[in-house]
Amino acid sequence: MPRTSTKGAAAAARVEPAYRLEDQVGFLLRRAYQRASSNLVERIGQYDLTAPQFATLARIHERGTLSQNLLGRLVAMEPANIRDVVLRLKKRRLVMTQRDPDDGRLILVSLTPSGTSLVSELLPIEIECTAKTLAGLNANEKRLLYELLGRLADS
Amino acid sequence: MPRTSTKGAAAAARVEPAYRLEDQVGFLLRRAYQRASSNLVERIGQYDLTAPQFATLARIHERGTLSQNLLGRLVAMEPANIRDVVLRLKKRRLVMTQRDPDDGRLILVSLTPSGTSLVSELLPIEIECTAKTLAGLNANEKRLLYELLGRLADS
DNA sequence: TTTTGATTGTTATGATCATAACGATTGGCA
DNA sequence: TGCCAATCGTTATGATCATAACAATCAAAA
Repeated sequence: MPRTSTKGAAAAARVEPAYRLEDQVGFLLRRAYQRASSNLVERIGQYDLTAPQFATLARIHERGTLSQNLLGRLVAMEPANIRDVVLRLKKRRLVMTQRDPDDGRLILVSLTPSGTSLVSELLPIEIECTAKTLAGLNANEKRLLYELLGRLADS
Repeated sequence: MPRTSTKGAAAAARVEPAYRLEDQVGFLLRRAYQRASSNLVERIGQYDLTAPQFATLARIHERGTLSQNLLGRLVAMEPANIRDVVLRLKKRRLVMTQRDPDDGRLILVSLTPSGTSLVSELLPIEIECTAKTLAGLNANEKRLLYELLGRLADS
């Protein structure tokens, strides 16, 4: 039986800090993300869109044409990763790219008409998915969770 | 300028629910997990161990010999995924496997001596990593975060 | 003007993930 | 005993991830 603190017990005993996988925040975050992600795929999976793909589309929809690199930063993906996502979306004609005439390094990414219409259709659905994922929490708990997660992510 | 509620304004205007990627809990969870994971790799990366690999080792350390399938469930991995992780750990002689003599379907997984010693060495380090990830939160906030994440993951 | 450093994107490698289809084994049940 | 559903593990496919090394482009400084 593990003890984390004792008084007057064997003084020389080295107290191992209790380790439980369930207490590691990374493990909890991975499982919670699994849940959120599967909720989303459950609803928009028929469109063959993954959560990162949808996040990418939503960001372009919000910002308009922008460089692939900036897009990656805005959806928290490394350059190598956002490149692959853009390629897949491009193959499906949801997104199109062009070189920036003013800066030969940049690849400008924008939504195609069908990409725009798909995003518009799915935005409300993702809002519902988020609601479903948070269904067990009241308004105050949701607000707290957002604040705490935000602090973790931005730290 | 988006408005979520108006009074006496154009009554027929359909009010688009405001969508912001930052408000989608899946996006927040992904970013928070990125942070937690990179904190861990920062500390135990020299051992060439990833977060899921370490979770797997820790679970075997806690439970002792167990079947690959059960191990997967206990670390939230699909059978196909835990298989790959076990193969990699096996290749590095941190883990060993044997067929269950009583049930020919099962593959029993256990730690090797060097696996055991590595886990023992790294357990306190992961506890430190979790503390670092949560550094910006006070005790009450930590407790709340755990409870809310747990409810999300188990829902 | 030339050089130097920073930024952008690509390539390569390897690990995580989910899903579906499949064979082998087991255990219960007719 | 013989069948049958459930369980376990594997294979295959495709998408996410991080990291490192690299070329091209740009910008600022010498």
